[in-house]
Amino acid sequence: MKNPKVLIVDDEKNIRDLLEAGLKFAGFSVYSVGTGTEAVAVAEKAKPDIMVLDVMLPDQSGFSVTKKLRSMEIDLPVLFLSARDDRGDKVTGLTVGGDDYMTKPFSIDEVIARINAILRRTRKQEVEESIIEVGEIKINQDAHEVFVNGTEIELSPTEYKLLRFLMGNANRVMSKDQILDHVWEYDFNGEQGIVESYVSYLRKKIDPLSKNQLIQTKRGVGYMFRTFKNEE
Amino acid sequence: MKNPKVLIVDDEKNIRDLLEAGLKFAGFSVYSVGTGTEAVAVAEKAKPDIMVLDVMLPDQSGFSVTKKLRSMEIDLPVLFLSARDDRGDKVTGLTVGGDDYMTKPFSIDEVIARINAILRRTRKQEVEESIIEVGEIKINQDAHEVFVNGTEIELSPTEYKLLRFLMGNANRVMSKDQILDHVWEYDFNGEQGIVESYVSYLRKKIDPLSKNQLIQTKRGVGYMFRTFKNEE
DNA sequence: ATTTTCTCTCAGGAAACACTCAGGCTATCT
DNA sequence: AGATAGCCTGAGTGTTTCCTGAGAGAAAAT
Repeated sequence: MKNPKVLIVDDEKNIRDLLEAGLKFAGFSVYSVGTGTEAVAVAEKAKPDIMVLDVMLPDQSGFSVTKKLRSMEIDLPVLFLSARDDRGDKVTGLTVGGDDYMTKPFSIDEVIARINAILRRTRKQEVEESIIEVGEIKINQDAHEVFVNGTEIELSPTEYKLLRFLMGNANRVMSKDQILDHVWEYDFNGEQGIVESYVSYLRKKIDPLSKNQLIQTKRGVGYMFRTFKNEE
Repeated sequence: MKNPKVLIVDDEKNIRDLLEAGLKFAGFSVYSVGTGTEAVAVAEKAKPDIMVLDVMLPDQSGFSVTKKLRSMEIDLPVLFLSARDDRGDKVTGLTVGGDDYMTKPFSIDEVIARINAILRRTRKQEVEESIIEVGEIKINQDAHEVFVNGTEIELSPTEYKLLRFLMGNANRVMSKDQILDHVWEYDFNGEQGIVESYVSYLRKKIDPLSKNQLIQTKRGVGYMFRTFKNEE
């Protein structure tokens, strides 16, 4: 599958735009609608590979959207989105297939990671490997495990997401703003200093096990995960 | 048998959709209808390997459906579904041969397990092994027995289902939402805390007999049944 | 009918985590 | 060299997450 097609369904335009930009940049073909009715129509016509679906829509619930699609023999996996509060009641039973579920606010890269995980499970096509290996570091995304030269290290969720982002953009400098936008939840309005803190945490766990300074500072620009020659 | 064909017969669309999604993901080819008349028609045409049949249908009882099929020389095993109240009398009389029955509400994974058990009994083809062995733990699904390094442990039904689910997804982190959706009944309306409780129960029974911490917590993500190298 | 098991909720405590801040350090420029 | 801006990191705070024991109510077993 070269460019998986994603259908985004959310009534908040901000979120739609956010997802659309992020997913397009990640190489997906994106369709974006604001109501359940439109979602059904587009799903039928465009045959997306996956749908990102807000469970609370103005015209109908996300659950009824999936029901309609299934009755039309349109079978596509779903990543459900919901506000943090309204879990529980309506939401149960949603992730029975290959589906997944996450709460707002989220971080873009986490959405991308989940989409890839779902596509990996439901299609046999090579979408993206569960294992990311860049230089001395190997990440198993299914198990959420990180190895530096074969030794496992324990990372907190935020440390994990930051490392995954930097590795996914290896040998390319990422500004702190870019990092904030991708790794932190979209409603985060703290300072850039937190990136410095987390880079520091990461280095403290990684550096003792690595031969090189893997996360490099580009003063005034940002950070870069670097690979070195004569490796592997 | 590569993809066993399942015919779902239930008038409640929610339940049909739920089953359809779960069974498709589990690798079955699914046909789904809402009435007994349709059931007979599809069973004749599609030749399913097994039928999941609600005993209370709008047009005719599940009993008359099976009778008709039998008179047509169509012989397929049945997993009956019934509401909690009308158990006993009617239903037990129905289960002949390799049939089985279970009450609503059920958990998806339990339905899948029962279907596999029936297919195992009625066909000689390899459907899915009765014995699941992952690392230090072995489950005999037919006998409902669980062994940790050869020593049997006694688990309650819920503990058993939880362990089976985690082992079936070994080395993959499962979120509490996913666990709730698969292990608990579909109408369960409680909180995630119950997963924590049951993981605690399981550990208390497993850990004393195992060398490793088999059920691992991935804080902020979920739980994972882990296998270790240099095993088996 | 009584006992036992099981399911689920709740709440306290412990640990991990997210984030902020400030003082000190380092690279860069003049 | 000195000044400046940018970066690093330890300390501290408030929050979240997880674990587990206790107990109520329901179901099952005796």
